[in-house]
Amino acid sequence: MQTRRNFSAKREAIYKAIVNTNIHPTAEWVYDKLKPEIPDLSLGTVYRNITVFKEMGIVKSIGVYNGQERYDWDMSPHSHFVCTACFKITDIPKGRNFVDKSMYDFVESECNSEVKSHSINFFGLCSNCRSVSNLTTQSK
Amino acid sequence: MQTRRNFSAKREAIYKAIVNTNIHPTAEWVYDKLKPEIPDLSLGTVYRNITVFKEMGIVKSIGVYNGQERYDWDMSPHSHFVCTACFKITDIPKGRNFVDKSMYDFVESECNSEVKSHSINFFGLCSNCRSVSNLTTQSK
DNA sequence: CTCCGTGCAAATACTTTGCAAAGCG
DNA sequence: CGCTTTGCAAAGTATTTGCACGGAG
Repeated sequence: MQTRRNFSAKREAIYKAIVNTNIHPTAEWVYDKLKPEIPDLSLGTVYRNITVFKEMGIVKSIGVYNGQERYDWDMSPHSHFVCTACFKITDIPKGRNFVDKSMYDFVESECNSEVKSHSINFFGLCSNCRSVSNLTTQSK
Repeated sequence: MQTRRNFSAKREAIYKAIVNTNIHPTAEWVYDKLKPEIPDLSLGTVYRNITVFKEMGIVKSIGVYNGQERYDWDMSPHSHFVCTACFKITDIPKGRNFVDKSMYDFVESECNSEVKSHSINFFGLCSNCRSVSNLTTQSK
């Protein structure tokens, strides 16, 4: 079976741009990345296609940081580290599973709700920003 | 020692509005809540004071949902349940601690970073929205 | 007199949307 | 054709900011 072409050229380019990075990009980053090679791309199209990807379940939002929504192509459950200075977002290697089904059950019974997913984020300074803040500290 | 008055009347009213609810309000909610009793309150003042509270460390942001930032007066570590339909946010009673110091150490070594905090969120349908979706399902 | 807090309106920043045209099967 | 995708610009929404005024010490 050959590769079926589901996507328009632009839709495909936008999806590939997202999949080929691990920076958890913003819409604007995708636009800036593709604009040189696709001069007639518009930012609205990027937003519209990301919405399509979310509806298809192949891209998800991992939250809004510093005023911009960040997206992730990796739909498997994993945690993120968010630098509160430069807003770089890093995947945390999967290790132990903190949150298992029993926790979903607990939340469901406590909140009388239906839990579908969860997120775990760690916040702090990335290696780069930590260096900068060290320099600042030292120069005092 | 008598109660020292640090806050202006409006600042105090804004802080009290936040502290006296568990809905994790938006700035707009605080504004709408106080406007009837403080007719000359402006939304900018609410935003400016919330910024002050965050800097003081007595209020924190728990993220942006449905386009609006949500705030929490409870600075102790706890998780939240977020309804993805109505965006009601519920505190999850503290139970086991999933994330302990060893996890911070793990993230710090893996990401070469300095971890200062973390957040755990659960997403799904609250009891109310679940009822609505059940009705919808049944009526089909 | 000075500083802090504030209303008001303008400015910003991000995202969404209406519409007509272009693309594609 | 008929449905989808798109550029463009305008609109929408949330938040921040400049400025001048006003109140407290």
